[in-house]
This record gives sequence, C-alpha cells and structure tokens, in this order.
Amino acid sequence: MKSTNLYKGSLITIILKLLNEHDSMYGYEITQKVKEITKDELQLTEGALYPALHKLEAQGLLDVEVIKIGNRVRKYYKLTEAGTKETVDKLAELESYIRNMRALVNPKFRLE
Amino acid sequence: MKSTNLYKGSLITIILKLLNEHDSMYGYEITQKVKEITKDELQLTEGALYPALHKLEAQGLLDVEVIKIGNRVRKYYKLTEAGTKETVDKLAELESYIRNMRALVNPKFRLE
DNA sequence: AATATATACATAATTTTCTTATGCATAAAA
DNA sequence: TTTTATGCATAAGAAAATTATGTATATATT
Repeated sequence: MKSTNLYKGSLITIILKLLNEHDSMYGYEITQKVKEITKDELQLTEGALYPALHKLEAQGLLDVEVIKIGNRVRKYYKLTEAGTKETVDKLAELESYIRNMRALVNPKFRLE
Repeated sequence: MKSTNLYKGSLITIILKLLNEHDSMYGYEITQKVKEITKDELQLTEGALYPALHKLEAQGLLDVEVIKIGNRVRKYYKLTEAGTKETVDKLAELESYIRNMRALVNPKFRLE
C-alpha cells in the first residue's frame, strides 16, 4: 500500500472483496483494479500484496491456478468456500469500523 | 486497541479528534470516552495509548500539564496550534480513506 | 536497434504500530 | 480485606506494512 496509515490492516478485506466480486484475479490485476477504483489514491505495493495472497492461500481462503501467458506466468486466485464466508465477516468488520470511527470523529453520529 | 486489524493506524486520528473536541483530556479519560462512544466495541490499550501521547507531545502537537488529584497524578493533554492543524489533515485523510474503502467494497459507490 | 516502460512474479531487511505482559501506586467498593 | 477502578509507564514480541532488490518477458518509444 502507498497511502496514509489508515490503510494498514485493510489489505485482506480489499483482496477478499475484489475476488468476491470478480471471481478470479491475478496479483497484478488486483493492483491495477485498486488503482483504478481509487483513482490512484491507493497503490498496493507488491511487498504487501504477494505475501498477503500467499497467506490467504495457506489459510485455505484462496485457491490458486497457474496460467502461462506466452512465456510469462500468471497466478489466478479465487475464493474457496471458507474464503467466501471470511469475506462476509471482513465486510461486516469494515462497516463496524466505519460506524465507530464516524461516531468518534463526528458527534452527530453518536446516536442513542 | 482491542479490536480488528482495521483500527491499526487510526489511534492518532482518534486522539487528535477527541482533544480537538474536548479541549483538554488525560489518558485514562480518553480510554473511557472511546469505550463510551463505541459502546465497548473499541477499547484502547494503555500500551498503545501512552506511547502515542508521548509521541504526539514530542512532535509538538500536544502540550501536557501535570495535575495532582489528591496523591495521584494526572497528565492533561491539549492540542498545540500545530496539533490543531494536524487534526484537520488527519480528519481529511479519514474521510478519504472511508470514501475509497466504500468504493472498493461497494460497486454502487464507484462514481467517477 | 536500443532503451525505457509495463507486465508479473518473489523475497529479505527494516520500520511502524500494535498487543501482551508487567510494574508501580492510590482510591473506592464489596 | 480483597477486589475493582483509577492513573501512569515501559519492555518484549507479533503483525503488517514499506522499501529495496531480484528475475524475467512484452511492448513502446526514440
């Protein structure tokens, strides 16, 4: 990632959600999609992305399929069933996080 | 902090905003205020909070005043002028973060 | 034809930020 | 009187990132 500290801890959520939406993606594709959606405001760094993908795979949340494009290799990742469940949890955590941060920084959102 | 990874990197923003709103607070008071606002969903840990306060003070963003309550000590922190400016920046970063994360996880929010 | 940029993966060293554990001490409640 | 709450602090370790490299092919540019 290349941005403010706030993105620390968000990478897994981002990866899972994009895979949830696009079914199958490879690493470089994920970096480009994030750049596109955030209009260059968030740039995933390879040093963060690849280890994160490996970790998710090791946890059984992603399956990987290696494809040769000409002489080059691509690794396509997709969610496992466990990965899909985890995505739901991570998205709920994000909503909770945003709700709490809004309440903390904006008294208007401190309801009931 | 005691919660999901998402809160990583948010502590400074939280501290600055609460001090911006309350003028002067001490460490323990900040932990209680955060608990109250988030209904126990976010608990600041002392191991994170106190070093963060010391760091902000060292950076010239906070001033400290030591008060004796009976035989006990409290350290009241308040924003310096630089601290007030930094608060504005941090809040803008948070809004940007939330906007980008919303766009990433919710295709509906991907407006030009 | 040569060179720069884009595509595509990977890992190691270091830094940042936090958790967990511990320590000291007083005040209030059970 | 013993637990809980108040109030500060720091050190060891873990987690997650940044930064710096490395390898290699494909495409654009000069």
